[in-house]
Amino acid sequence: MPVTIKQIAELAGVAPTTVSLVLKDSKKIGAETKKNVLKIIEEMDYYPNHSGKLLKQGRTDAIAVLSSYFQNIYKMEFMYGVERGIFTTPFQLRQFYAQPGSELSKCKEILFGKMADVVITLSVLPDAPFLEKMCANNKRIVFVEDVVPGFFGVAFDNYAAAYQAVEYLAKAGRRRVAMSLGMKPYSGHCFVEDRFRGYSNAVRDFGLESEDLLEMEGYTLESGRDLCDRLLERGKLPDALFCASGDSTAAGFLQAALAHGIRVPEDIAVMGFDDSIIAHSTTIGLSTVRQPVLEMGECALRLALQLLETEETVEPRIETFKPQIVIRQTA
Amino acid sequence: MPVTIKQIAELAGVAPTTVSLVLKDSKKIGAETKKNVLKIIEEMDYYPNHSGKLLKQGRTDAIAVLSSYFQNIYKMEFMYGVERGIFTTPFQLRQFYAQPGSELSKCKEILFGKMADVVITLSVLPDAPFLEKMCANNKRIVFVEDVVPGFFGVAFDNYAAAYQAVEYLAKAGRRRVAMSLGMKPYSGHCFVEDRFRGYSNAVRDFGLESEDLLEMEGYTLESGRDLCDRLLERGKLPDALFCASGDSTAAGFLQAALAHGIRVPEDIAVMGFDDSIIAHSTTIGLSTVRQPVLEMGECALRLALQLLETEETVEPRIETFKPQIVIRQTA
DNA sequence: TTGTAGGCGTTATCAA
DNA sequence: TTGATAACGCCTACAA
Repeated sequence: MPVTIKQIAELAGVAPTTVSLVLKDSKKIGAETKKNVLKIIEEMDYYPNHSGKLLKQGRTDAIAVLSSYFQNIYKMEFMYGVERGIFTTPFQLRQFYAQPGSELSKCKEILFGKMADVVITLSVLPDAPFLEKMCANNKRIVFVEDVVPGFFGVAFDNYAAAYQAVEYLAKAGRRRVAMSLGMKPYSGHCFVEDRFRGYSNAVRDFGLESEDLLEMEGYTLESGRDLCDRLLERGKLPDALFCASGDSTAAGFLQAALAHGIRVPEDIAVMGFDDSIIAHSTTIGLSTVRQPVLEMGECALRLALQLLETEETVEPRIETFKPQIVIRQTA
Repeated sequence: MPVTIKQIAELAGVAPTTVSLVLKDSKKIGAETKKNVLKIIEEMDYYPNHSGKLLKQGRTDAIAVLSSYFQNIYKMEFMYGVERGIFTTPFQLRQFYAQPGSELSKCKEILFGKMADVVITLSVLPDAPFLEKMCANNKRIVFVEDVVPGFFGVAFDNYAAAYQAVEYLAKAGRRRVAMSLGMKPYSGHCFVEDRFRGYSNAVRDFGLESEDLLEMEGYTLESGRDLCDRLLERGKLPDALFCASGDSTAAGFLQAALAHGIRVPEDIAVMGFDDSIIAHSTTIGLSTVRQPVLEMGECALRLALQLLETEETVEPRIETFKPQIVIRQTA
């Protein structure tokens, strides 16, 4: 049975109010009383009951991150950004997982059920009734990846990323640029579509051969290896591969290519996507297009805190991050 | 202003108690009433206030993971294990960060302040008063890495891991096995000491040259690259490197070695540690000693849940995971 | 400077 | 099968 503020008060021979004030380091309490109370608190290892406090205050002092996928590299780097920013604040970080399809309901549960004061959502596609509901509740949400005009959001310019990657390959003399996308376009998630559009437009603008070279796979090392097999089966290897599905796919392709005696970048240039820890770990330096995920995490937190501090007075805004081509050895 | 149970009750023309019972899907409520109440709940987007509920129940239905370092690969894989297990339960996952040195106080804050029902600690070194305190409070803690007899814990046999790695290298004909440890031995954390002992004993048992070959560095790719430089400066390269400091160090070394024209494994064999995603991503397959971190996360959660379900009736136990040598291309 | 009283939203107990 | 009431631990007026 944990210690309560009442017990502390009793032991210290004061009223609960006094203890409460001591905890807030209020100036209204005499130095002597304060010292005495603090001693008892220390001795008894008293920590205020969080629920009691929150219930009274109507706030949770927590910020939620909600996604419908488990830990992965992207999320890890994003969370790192959030963590780095939050630990100096009085806020707690809470991660929530929602089954794909139930993100919106989970979001409402968190917000209305007072499990957190704001929710940062990763790749969550809202619908109209949901947005309406949120509008009526101070828009306590920061959309990441799939952003919504009129709400706080953190975005990445996926179109430019894909375009610039292909542009770089084209200017380096590559003519047949294959792409792996990880997911069918028109899934609803803007990042898939934007990368696809960026690729297509660049292919068109730079007069490359293409389209039929498009490959679709997952996001894993394994799918990168498969990609190599599939490319080989076709007979004629493209002279470049843009893994819009991420660095892992690229790393997997590299392994398989090496095993098959394909030379990178001589036979085929390879570009990854994200510049994650994976891109740094390949033995042959992986060229890639950088998405500043950690910074995006920091930014999402910043927006969330701002939203809380200023409540409805501040105009929501979307911060869009720009890609950066990183050239190492594979392209 | 979120909807409360009272408002729902009023709208439905029943008492708050009834609504509460409906939410628990109690059998005491008539089908008609239940349907009616549920309709109102749905319409109003009502979600019970978490704090109110918890305050009343004295439980938090949350499990905490506490560590004094930010996201990294190890923690990511561990958390993945925890997440995979928890999402089918009614429990929430809460991650807490504690400044190095304040882990124990944070732990008490979480437990006594009712921010979670159990704490899973990563590499936290408890002291005697703390353990005493915990004993008086149902030992609601699961120690990971640095375990404590008499408490629940998840451990890894670091001694065997290091010993077996060196043993493998010795049996493969290597005579001068260098090791990078990432941290000075005798830091207090058992994993550092155990790996050091495992290495030393294997070196002795297999009659290898050594000791002066020991290198100490951090845990990053960068430190792996530095390692290569330092080894080269010495003139005479060892014929094997055991990166007890993890796969990242090994991956970094591989990059630098390649750049310097050192052949792996011909000139020098390389063994990593963990078999993390990094070990899978190197272009040349990294031989390593596997630590089943994900499984350890699942296990920690299992123990935590058990501890909660059975309260003080179950005897605490420590689950120790065994290493597994994984041979790819570098050794 | 300190104490008293009421209420935050929920659920458990007990009565109807 | 349902409803009234009290209590969880804390904070905040307000009173002393």
